[in-house]
Amino acid sequence: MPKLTKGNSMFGAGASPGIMSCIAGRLLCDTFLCSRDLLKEVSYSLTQLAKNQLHKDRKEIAPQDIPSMFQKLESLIELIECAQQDAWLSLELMFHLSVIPLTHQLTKLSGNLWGKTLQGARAQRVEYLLLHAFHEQKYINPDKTSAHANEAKDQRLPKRRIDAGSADRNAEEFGGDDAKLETDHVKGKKGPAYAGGLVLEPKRGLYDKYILLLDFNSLYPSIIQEYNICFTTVEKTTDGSIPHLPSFKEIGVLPKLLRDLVERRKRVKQMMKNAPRIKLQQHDIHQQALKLTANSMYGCLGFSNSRFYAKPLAELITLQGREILQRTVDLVQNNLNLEVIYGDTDSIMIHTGLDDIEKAKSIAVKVTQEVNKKYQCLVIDLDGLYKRMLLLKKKKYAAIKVQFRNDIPYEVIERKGLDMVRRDWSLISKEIGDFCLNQILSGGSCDDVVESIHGALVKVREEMKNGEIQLEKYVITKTLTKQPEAYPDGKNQPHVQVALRMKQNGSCTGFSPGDTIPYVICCEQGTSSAGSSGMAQRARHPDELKDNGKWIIDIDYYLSQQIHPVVSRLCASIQGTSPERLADCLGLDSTKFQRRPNYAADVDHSSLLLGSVDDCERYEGCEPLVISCPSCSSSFDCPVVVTSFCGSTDDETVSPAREKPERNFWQSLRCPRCPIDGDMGRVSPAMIANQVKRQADHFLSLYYRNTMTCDDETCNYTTRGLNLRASGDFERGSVCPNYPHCNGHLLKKYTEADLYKQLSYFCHVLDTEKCLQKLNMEASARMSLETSLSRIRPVVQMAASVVSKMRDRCAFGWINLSDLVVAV
DNA sequence: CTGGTAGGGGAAGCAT
DNA sequence: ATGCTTCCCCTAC
Repeated sequence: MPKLTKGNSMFGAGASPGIMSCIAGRLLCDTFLCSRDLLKEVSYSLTQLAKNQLHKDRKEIAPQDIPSMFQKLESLIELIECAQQDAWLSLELMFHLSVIPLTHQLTKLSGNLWGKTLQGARAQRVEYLLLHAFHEQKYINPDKTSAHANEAKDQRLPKRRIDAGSADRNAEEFGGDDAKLETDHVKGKKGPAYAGGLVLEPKRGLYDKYILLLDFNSLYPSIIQEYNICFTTVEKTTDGSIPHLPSFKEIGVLPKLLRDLVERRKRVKQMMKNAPRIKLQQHDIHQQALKLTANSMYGCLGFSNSRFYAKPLAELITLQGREILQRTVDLVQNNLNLEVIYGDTDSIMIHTGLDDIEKAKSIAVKVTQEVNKKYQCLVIDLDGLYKRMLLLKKKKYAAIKVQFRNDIPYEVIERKGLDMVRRDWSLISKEIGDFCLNQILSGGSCDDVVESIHGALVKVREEMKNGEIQLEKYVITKTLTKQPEAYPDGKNQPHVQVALRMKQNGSCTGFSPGDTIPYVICCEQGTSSAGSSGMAQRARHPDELKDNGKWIIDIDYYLSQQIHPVVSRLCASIQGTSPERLADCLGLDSTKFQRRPNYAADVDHSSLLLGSVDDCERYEGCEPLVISCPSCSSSFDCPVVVTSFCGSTDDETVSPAREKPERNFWQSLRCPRCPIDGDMGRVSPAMIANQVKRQADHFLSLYYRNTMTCDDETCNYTTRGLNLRASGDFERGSVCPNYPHCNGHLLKKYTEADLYKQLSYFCHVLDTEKCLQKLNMEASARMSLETSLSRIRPVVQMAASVVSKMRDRCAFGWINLSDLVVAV
C-alpha cells in the first residue's frame, strides 16, 4: 500500500508519490497550489478564496468538532453538505482561474508533461521548450547536471562582484564574498549570483502634477532579441567576466524562439479584435500563455539548477537592462530636459510639472518616440498617467492613476510596496494607512490633511482602548518558509512560535512550509504594557484568545509598532506633522520618536546656521556663480533662479540689477551676449552642472589649502595650517609666528563657514523647490511661479544636486569633527 | 529538486 | 545605550 501522507506543499503537488501512483494516468489539479501561483491573497484558505474570488460564504468546521458531528443525524448531514460544498468550491475555483485551459496552452507551447505544468514547474517548461528548439536545429542538448555541479563550476572561476558598475573594489571584498558564499553553501541558502536590475534613487515627495510612467515592454525577452543573445552567438569568456555582445549576424535560437512567440501573440491579439465572444476567452488565455512563456525564459538562464543554466547570458541580459535604463534616463533628462523622479529595472517616471493631461500625454508621445528610435525590438510605452503621487522609497509609492474606459477618464489609486499591500501587517494598520494615504492624495490643503490624520489617530486609539475593534483587525499573517522545527532562532519568530504551540496542543496536525500562520500580539492580563518577554513569546493564534481570558491584545504594541511606523512613513514628506506629533495623537511617549539629528538628510543647514535673515544679508560676501558661454566664451554672473521668475516681489530692491541682460538668462537659457536667433549661446543642463561643479571645487580647495593669515594688518604674515582643525586653540587663532615682531593672531583666511556659505549660496541660486516654501504670495502668482520653476527644474536639477551634495557632505563632516572635539 | 535580483523593514544578537 | 550584522518575510520588477 502506498504511503498516503500529505506531500510537501511548498513544492510540487500537494500529494506524495504514493498518492500520485494511485491516480496514475490522471491529471491532478491542486487548486490550493494554483491559487497560490495565480492569485495574490493574504490567506489561501478555501474560506478566504471562496469569499474573495467566488464571493461565496463557506462554513468552517473546526477539526476537533468533527467527531461529535457523527453523533447526530442532522449534524452528520450538515458535515456531509459542508464536505460537498468544499468540493464544489474547489472545482469552481479551478474554473474561475481557468487552470485547465491555461496549463493546456502552456504545455502545448513547451512540449512537456501537462501534469508537470499543473504542478507549476516553470523551469521544466522552459527546459522542454529549449530542448525541442535546439533539437529541431540539430544541436546536441546539454546533459542535465546537478545544482552542486553547476555551483562548483561557478566557483572555479573568480567570483565577480555583484555590482557590475565599478570594478575598483579591494581584495577584502572578494574575500568577504567568498566567506559569504561558504556560509551560504553550508546553510543551503543562496545569495544573489549576479547583478540584476537597476533601481534609481527616487526623488521622494508628494507630487501633484502629472507624472508619466513609461516602461519597456517585456524588457528581458526584448533584450535577448535586440542583441541576439543566445548560447549559439555569445562568445564565452574564460575569466568569469561578463561576455561581450555578439557580433554574430545569424539569428540565435533563443532570439528566434522569442520572436516566434511574440509574433504568435501578436496574431492572436489581432484575432481577438473581431472574434466571437465564445472564442474571446480562449484567445485571451492563449495570448497569456505566450507571454508567460516568453517572460520565463530569462529566469531559467539564471537558475542554477536548470539544464540550460547560463549565468553569463543572464548577466549579459541584466547588464544590458541596466544600461538601457540609464541611457533612457540620460536621454530624457539631458536631451529632452525632463525630470526623471524614479525608475525600476524597466521603467521611468517623469515629472511633467503639468496640470493638463493632454499636454502630459503629448510629452509622453514625444519621449516614447525619441526612445524607440534607438532600438529595433525594444519598445517603451506609456504605462500610466499619475495625477498625484506619493513617492516614499525605492519600490514604495502610491498614486492616483488616471485610466480611460471608452475615452472617459476615471481614477484608481495604485499602491506599490507600501505596508498596506503586505500581508505581514495587521488589518488595522492597513486601514489606518489607507485612510492616511487617501487623505494625502486627496489634494486637500496640507492643514486639512494633517488635521484629519491626527483626528483619525486619536479616534482609533480611543476605539482600541475601549475594546471596540474586532479581533480580526489585529491579525498579522506570515508564511512559514521551513518546517517550524527547522528554524534555528524559532524563539524569535512569532509565526513559528504559534505554529509550534498549535501542533503541540493538538489544535492541528502540523504545518508545512508555505502555510500562512495568523497571529496576534498579546500581553498577559494584569501585566501592563511592560513587554517583559520577547514579542514572539507573546504571539497567539486568534483562536487562542477566543476562549481564554488570560491573554489580551497588546494595544501598546499595535499603537507603537503597527500603526505609528506605518503612518509615520506615509507622512514623512508631509509638512505640518512629525513622528513625535503622530506619536502624541496615539498617546505614545513622543520623546521616544524624536528624530535624531541626521545631518545627511534634508535639513536646511543654511537656516540652522544663519537664521532667517534676508537673502541679501545671508549671502553677503559670497562670490557669484559665473556662467561662461560655450559659443562666445564671454561670462556673466548667474542670476538667482527664483528672483528671475518673480520680479514683482522685490522690484525696488533689485531694480538697478533688472536692467542687466543676464536677468533674463533663466527665461531664455541662452548667453545674453550672443545673437538672439540661431543656436549660438545655448546652455545645456550638463554645461551648467559642470561649471557649477568646477567653481564649487575651487572653493573647496581654497578651504583645504587652509591658508592662515595674521589679523594684524601691518604684519601680513601668511602661512598654511599644518592640518585641518589641529586643535581647538589653533581653531580660534594661535599667536602669529612672527611674534614678537607682531602681536597679531593667525586666522583662517577661508573658514568652513565661508565655504558653507558659498556652497549654500550656489544652492540658493539654483533652488527651485525650497524657495516656494518660504515665499508668501497670492495664489495666482504662486501658481505661475510654480509652473515656471517646474519648467526650469530639469535644467538646473543636475547642477543643484551636485552642489547640494557637496554642501551636505561638508556639513556632515564638520559636525562629526566637532562632536569628536567635544568628546575628547 | 521544482526561474531571477533589488530592496525595505522588523527583530534580535553582538561588539563597542 | 547604540550602531552594525544577520535572519526573516514580503514585495517590485
